[in-house]
Amino acid sequence: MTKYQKQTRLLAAVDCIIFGFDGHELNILLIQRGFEPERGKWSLMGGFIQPDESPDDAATRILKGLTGLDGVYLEQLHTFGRPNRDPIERTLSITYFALIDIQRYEKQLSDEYHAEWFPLHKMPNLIFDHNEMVKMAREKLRYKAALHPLLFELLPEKFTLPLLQTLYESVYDTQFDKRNFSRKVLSTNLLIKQNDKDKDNSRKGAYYYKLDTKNYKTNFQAFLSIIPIPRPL
Amino acid sequence: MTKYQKQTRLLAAVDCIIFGFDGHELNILLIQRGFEPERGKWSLMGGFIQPDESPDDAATRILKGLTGLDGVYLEQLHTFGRPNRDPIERTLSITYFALIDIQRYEKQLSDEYHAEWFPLHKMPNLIFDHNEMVKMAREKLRYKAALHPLLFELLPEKFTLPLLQTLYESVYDTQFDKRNFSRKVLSTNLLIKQNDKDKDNSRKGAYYYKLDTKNYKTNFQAFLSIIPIPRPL
DNA sequence: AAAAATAAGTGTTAATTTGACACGAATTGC
DNA sequence: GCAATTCGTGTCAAATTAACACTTATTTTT
Repeated sequence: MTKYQKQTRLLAAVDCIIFGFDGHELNILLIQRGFEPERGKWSLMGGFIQPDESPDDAATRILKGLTGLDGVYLEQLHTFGRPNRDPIERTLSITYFALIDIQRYEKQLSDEYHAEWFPLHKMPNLIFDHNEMVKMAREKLRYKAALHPLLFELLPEKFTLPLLQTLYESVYDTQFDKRNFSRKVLSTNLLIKQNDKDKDNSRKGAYYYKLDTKNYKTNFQAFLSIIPIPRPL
Repeated sequence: MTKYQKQTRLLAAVDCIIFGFDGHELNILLIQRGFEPERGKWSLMGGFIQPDESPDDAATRILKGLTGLDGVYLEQLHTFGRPNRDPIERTLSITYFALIDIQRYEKQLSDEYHAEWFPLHKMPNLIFDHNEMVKMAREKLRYKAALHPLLFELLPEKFTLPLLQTLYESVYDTQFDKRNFSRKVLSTNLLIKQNDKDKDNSRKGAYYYKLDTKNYKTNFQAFLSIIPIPRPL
């Protein structure tokens, strides 16, 4: 029943750009390759797509295998397919980027894979075209986070405004005025103030907030700019 | 030298969602399949990736084959890879969306492929998961065009403001106030007013404008929203 | 030749949003 | 109880946005 006889078949892999926030800056989770080619060099976590899997399934499986986490924010980024991007054999790479709460991931799984978190500006060189993938992922993260309340995926359930601001400042490598920042963030009605404070990071303590998950899902697509609200397709 | 012995290899295709603007509404270019499966049904234009081609190369080739056009706006959209999306054999589809000036495409090439332009709201049902692809492409077009001066790719070199407004109204299925629209569009400094008018579409005639291609490339990435201008990565 | 019809082009105002800016409050360590 | 630290908040001026209506140029009709 194979009718497309003459066409070439290719290997297809998934590679994940995994971001985490350590409370100070944005980090990326990399693994040290345990096999040739490029053994010992740093690379993104990836794997081949299995016969019964969609690309999304494969990305979910790979992410779970490395971090132990389910229900992580995961989004297809781009497919890389230069004929010689893998010197062994032509391989398509469908890349995904993931945002995880760094406190939830399971370190022992990462150890199995020789994985390590790197602050983005101290990241080592990666194999193949993985540097390009990371660059694209960072650009997309900046792009989307400017328009959608995405960065909450990097934070624990309860977080403070100063922490949120530090996260934004890290992603955009910029400083914000905290008065304007909190006004803007709170005006979205996405945050619910808690009664308790985080006293670990300052003498005075900063109030915790939680995401209003209902509003979160509704407002995620909130659109900005030129266009009056369009009717759905 | 094939080291990834145990992995499955897959067919990999490119499918193109091709948009054009006929002066009234947004159109999509579809082809009628000349082979089984699904012979006679409507589908996106696509083709298999060849051994020496990147996915971008394949998309460019396929687009040129159907329309005769080079230098078209073409952007990778998403990769679809459900195991059974093609009933004959598992095939990955890397989709691209293209914006073309409908007046420049070469009709005879389209005729070879039994291609036809359809206004989006009169589009027939498509094979496989192509409906889903079109839906995603429309969403992305709306998304990007709200933030970037993208829709000019659909217009001829010289165009009038009323035509531009009709295009936006068609993409967003909404009406705009023409005073606010022209103020906003002109404030970008992307348009250069010409001295001649289009007299075909009204008694009074509307001035032609051209894109300021220098500013166009510079301002394309112009960012909106929450974030003060970040430093480049 | 005057009048009617059509679509283009333009300006004002009020409301909202933004960015710049500084100080008092709470707590801890000395 | 004093000093040091960081949290939390308010004002004002400037810029941006949305709402709104009339005049101009031209062609067609009478």
